[in-house]
Amino acid sequence: MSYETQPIVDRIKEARQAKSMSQRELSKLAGVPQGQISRIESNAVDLRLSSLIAIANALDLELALVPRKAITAVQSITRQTTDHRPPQYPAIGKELSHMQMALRSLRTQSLAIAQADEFQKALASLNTLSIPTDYLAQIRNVRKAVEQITKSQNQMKAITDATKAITYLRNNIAHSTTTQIRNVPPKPAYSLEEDDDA
Amino acid sequence: MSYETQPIVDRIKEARQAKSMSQRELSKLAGVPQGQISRIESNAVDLRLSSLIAIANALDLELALVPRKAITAVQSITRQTTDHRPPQYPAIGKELSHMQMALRSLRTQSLAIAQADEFQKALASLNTLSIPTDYLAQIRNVRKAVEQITKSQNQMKAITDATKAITYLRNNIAHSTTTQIRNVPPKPAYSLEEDDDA
DNA sequence: ACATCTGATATATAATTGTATATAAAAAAT
DNA sequence: ATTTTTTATATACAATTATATATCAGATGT
Repeated sequence: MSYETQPIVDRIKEARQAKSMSQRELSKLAGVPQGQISRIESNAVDLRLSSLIAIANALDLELALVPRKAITAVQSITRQTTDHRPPQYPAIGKELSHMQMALRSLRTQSLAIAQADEFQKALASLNTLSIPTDYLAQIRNVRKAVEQITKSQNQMKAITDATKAITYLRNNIAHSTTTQIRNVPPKPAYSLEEDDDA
Repeated sequence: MSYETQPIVDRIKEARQAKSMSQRELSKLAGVPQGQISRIESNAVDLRLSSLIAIANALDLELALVPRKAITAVQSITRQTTDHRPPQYPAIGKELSHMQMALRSLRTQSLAIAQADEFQKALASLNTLSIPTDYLAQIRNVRKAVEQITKSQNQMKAITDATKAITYLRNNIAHSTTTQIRNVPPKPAYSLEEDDDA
């Protein structure tokens, strides 16, 4: 739509994808219909301020008016507090995404908030590494375990167990990659899909 | 209108008033009708993103999406780069406002950009002081001179002269107020009008 | 008293939004 | 493998709402 709105709209879309949320999931959190989010992200509409604020807040973002003089400083801070994930093999990336989704749906049900926070930290730590495909099977197992937590009798224990598994994995990977140089995920030179972030 | 939009809308209004712009003046700069600005500032509409961006930019503000973790830091920077004017006697405040208005309208006509910048700096420096009413007459004279610049033959000289006058005034005032303690402008305990900033 | 500038408002038009549904892609199951 | 089910995004249409144009009433200053 309007040329000036593009950067804001793009940042919304990137933020949602960085959290590996679906439009529908964001829709529920923000109270904005999924169809509307679709139109917004494709920049087909000039959305209203209330919608923008609702969506931004659902993504843990705040809308701010920054003096022109201060924008470089603000951008710098924003970059620092935004986590940049390293590239991952697609299969690995999916497993990580699914774990984050499972964690979020857990948060809406379970009361084990502190444990969920711990798990989130462990997962974030794992997310800083480029993970070799060797670990795919192990990660998949952890993911399945995480997705079962909901149905578990003792959710608290199930979460802490998962956290331990993740932490263990992370340490293994970190160690192996520092010892021997691993090849980095493929990173195709071009992609037929729209690319996530430059 | 919507309760969440209020803070943003308020900041827009404050920014406009801080620059002592009229809604019409902002309207021309932003390309948004004055009537619309009126409705926006009274929070009677849920404005569209393109309007918000246009208005913000006209006020030298940038719309930014800030991670929740970073908002305190951003607010801190924003406060630092936003100039807090000291209270002024109403008559003095009006003179200062009129000079800023004159300067802006000058910018749209004259090519003396560097000189205008100099003048703006001098004016900003004067604006940091709480000015005693003793100087009203002098300030008024300068203001009238500034308002005549448009019609002047040699605009460059007229501007630099005005800058000198302002700087001179500023130094006088700064000296007199440090030497002998002056009483600060009235600051009524309550006001029947809406108040500018807390 | 008059001219000018301020912010507010009525109306027509154009656009977003909500509801519901469609299409496409991915996962699961047989 | 192929069919079925689920999930993810896109779109059609009606209702609601913002926006532009024009005009208004009030304040301010000359």
